[in-house]
Amino acid sequence: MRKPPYHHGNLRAVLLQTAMRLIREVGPAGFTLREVARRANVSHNAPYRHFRNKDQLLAAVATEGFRELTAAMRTAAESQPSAWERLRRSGLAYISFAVRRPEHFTVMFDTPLNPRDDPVCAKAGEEAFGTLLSFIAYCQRQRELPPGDPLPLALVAWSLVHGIGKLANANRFPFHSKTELMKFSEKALDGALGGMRRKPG
Amino acid sequence: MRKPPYHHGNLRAVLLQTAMRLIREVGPAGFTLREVARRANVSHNAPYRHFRNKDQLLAAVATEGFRELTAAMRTAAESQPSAWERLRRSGLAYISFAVRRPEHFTVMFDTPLNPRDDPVCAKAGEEAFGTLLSFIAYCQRQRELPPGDPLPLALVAWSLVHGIGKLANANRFPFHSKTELMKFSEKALDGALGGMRRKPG
DNA sequence: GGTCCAATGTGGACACTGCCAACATCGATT
DNA sequence: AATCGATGTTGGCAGTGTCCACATTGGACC
Repeated sequence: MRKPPYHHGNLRAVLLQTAMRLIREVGPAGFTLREVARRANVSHNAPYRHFRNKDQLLAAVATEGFRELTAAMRTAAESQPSAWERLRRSGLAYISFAVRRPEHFTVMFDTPLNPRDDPVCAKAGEEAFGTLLSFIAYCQRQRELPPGDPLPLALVAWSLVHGIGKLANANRFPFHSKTELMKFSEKALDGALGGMRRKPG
Repeated sequence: MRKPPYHHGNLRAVLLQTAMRLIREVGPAGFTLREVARRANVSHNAPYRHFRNKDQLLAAVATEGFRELTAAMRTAAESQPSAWERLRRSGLAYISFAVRRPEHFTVMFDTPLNPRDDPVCAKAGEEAFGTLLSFIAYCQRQRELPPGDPLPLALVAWSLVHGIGKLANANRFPFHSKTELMKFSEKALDGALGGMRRKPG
């Protein structure tokens, strides 16, 4: 029975893990730096050796979230036949992520991002949007969306799925199951984005 | 020079006003019950005679916000000739409100609503959505949108404007002025909702 | 192999918060 | 005029984020 070493070894990673679990359990409101430290069996000040402050730890959590979101969108889209189907699936994956990890999603988007504070997080966020943008551009190359600058189209698509995710999490929708929500989301994407297919941009 | 009376008179209203101003200044994160009391020249415990706790005060702030939002949408729509134009204007008013009062908007939507906790707030929120719904239904009566249940259409429109508002507030858009944002929003509404015009629902 | 040092841990302190309890004041009802 | 409930006040408690001084250590350097 040896006593635990004074130095942890990979505390930073453990803190991040613990923080993500805690956010999931208690939400951003109940989230506490000291509780993270407690669960990591470490003094209340240890986290400060790895994160400048509470916000920086949350930014790291958000960064991880953006990476997972990007991965989820890519996975959902891959092996889909048509460009259009890839776009649809990635949009649905976005919504699915939002409602499956509501607290994480909140941390990622409900802090006005100052890229100066955490460029890594900003980069991860831009990459998530970038994958959506790439699917839009792919649709254009396949003539499934009108040609031109893909950016505005991507912003519209993003706004739509983001709005659905946020409103669903805020309990603003009349749906009683995730299945219902996803069915609605499909129709929403088809209706809104589909309406812009093959028309002059 | 008379000393201030022991009993304030209309402290509840003053607290609400003060809270709204404070939210505007410091945002939901820095918002503090004690600071509200301080600014109202009242002891740190006085607010508890009028609001059960901090969340209830915030709920009251949110309620007021929903009323303002509803009014803004109605005002923007009125005296517009076509049903379609009314829908457009009310949607733009929603976005405009979101970016003009970002903190207030956050308080309104970024707390998972439990209608049990504050039915008045829930009602005010539903009414805001109800006005959007009514404009959709009006479009349908004027044959500017396909007939059928207006609810899904309204939810799509809501998601879109909500998403735009949220992403704009989170600094996620590449626009450099509110004008640019509103121009984009117009195109977004026309493209997404316009695409669903006059097609089988 | 011994010495230093920067990285990483600890405990203590401070100001601040939300909320609770006990007490003070006062206007309306009797 | 007495009273009583509504509405104020002061004081206290536990918990928080962050700063400071101090402890421990593994590895670089001679």
